Amino acid sequence: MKVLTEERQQKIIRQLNENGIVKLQDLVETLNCSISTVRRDLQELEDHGKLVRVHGGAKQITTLQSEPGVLEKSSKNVQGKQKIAQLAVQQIKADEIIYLDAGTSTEAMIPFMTGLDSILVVTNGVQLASKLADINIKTYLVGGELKNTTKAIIGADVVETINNFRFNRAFIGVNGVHRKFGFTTPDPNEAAVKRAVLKQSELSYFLADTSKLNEVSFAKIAALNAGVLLTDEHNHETLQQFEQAKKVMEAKR
Amino acid sequence: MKVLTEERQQKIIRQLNENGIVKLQDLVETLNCSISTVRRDLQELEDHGKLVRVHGGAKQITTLQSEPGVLEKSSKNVQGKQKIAQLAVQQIKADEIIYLDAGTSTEAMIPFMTGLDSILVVTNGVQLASKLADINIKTYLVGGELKNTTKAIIGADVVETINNFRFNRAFIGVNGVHRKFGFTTPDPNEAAVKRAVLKQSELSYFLADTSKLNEVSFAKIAALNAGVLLTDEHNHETLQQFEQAKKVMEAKR
DNA sequence: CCATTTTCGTTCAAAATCAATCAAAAAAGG
DNA sequence: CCTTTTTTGATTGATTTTGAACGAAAATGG
Repeated sequence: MKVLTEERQQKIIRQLNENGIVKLQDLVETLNCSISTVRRDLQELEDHGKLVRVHGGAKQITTLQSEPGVLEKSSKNVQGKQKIAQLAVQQIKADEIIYLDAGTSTEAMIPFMTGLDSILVVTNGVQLASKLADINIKTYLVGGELKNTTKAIIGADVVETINNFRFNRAFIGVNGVHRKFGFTTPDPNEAAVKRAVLKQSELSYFLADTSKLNEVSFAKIAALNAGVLLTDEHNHETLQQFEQAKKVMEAKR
Repeated sequence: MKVLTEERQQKIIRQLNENGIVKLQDLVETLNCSISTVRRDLQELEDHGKLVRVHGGAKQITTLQSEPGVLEKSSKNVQGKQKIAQLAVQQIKADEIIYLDAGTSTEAMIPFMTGLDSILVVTNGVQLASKLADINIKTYLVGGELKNTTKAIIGADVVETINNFRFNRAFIGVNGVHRKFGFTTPDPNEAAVKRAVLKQSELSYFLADTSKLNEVSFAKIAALNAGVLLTDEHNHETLQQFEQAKKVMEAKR
């Protein structure tokens, strides 16, 4: 036997990752073996969930980790979240130290961050830290007690840790944005963490999709002028209202 | 000719690290020995968890998380890991403060920990923290830089944090257990963390399946008498050797 | 719609590889 | 030097892998 089963199958997977799809006949030539053997390899790889067989070849399995597919459909403003995330990542420059708040809005930023070199990201989100490490970004996870519902680390320890840091930019998710009540979130402890971050960051961004606009949650994080609001560009009137409110506040100051 | 055996096996490992896969026939030519000898070497290396044998040769052991389903089949000492994990969890009493080292051995403990009420678990493993939170165990994740290969948090910050804590029991995974060299692990930074934990814990357990026995990795954590060795109960002679070694050490002291 | 072509799944025999065993060679230890 | 243990290479039958053949199923093209 000239080539090992394992070796052939690795080649198939490699070819699949490049093109997304492979033809059976091409594989026969590339791998230098009979069509039966290729068939068997594809079968086996499919059984192991490594690919999906189609007529005449096979295609990549598009699972994108876990099942956000189901989640994406149920939550309606995913597109908005994606746009906001992309917008947010565009703000980041090389060599900067970034804080990423735990939450789905900030988590959406990570796929756009691949290749952003020589930045350091500090976060209190366990999921986020894991994903960041996956795309080879230098990641610092703050320590403390783990909140099991949101997989975020919160508490006094976190505030203390953050007070020892200094960030170039901070990206913070919020549940409510209101002209009068400012930025709000349900959990007071989380609000405290977010406030600590604000204090230590040169520039802060608040991520909120349109569903959060004009909403008020329980715990106040900060007033509107504490940072830049990132949102999808609908509701121009509302945004202008916010801008006006900010100007008024700054005039008062 | 014991030296030659080792030499051959080192060559096999080296060739494996270059190509990711080796063919039996190629090895016969490279190593200038019979096919039977190569077979025996591969068998031995597989028993020690250095590679995975496939038809016609052998492939590198791929740690990349993939599905544990595939891994479970190829790696045979999963049962051992499970037994060790169960044994370890049985040690834990109510109201205790536990440290769980990052790693697969300790991660295996988590499923057995459901229902263990009013304990606090401190860990430097991101995956572990996430799973612990899932089963509603109070979890504290130490902060610091994330190592992207093992998803463990390591470095000076971790040592400093741990020095402020006190544990009732600590469970530590090791890569090598040796009569003379004690407990060892590949990464010196991880070794430093493990040492710090040892210092702060009333009682420490080292988790090692049989494949780790009589092995020596790079960085030393501690001598054999630093804690209790948990392993599956095969290799009685080896275990007795370890016990004897410990007694000798304590006599000397 | 049907006819043609391509691809698929199954079966089978040949070839390659494997695990187990055994005796010779080499090494170790007195 | 001789005995014991370890390592090695060869042999055997069992297992796995491979390529080819053939009817069934699916795509293609009028």
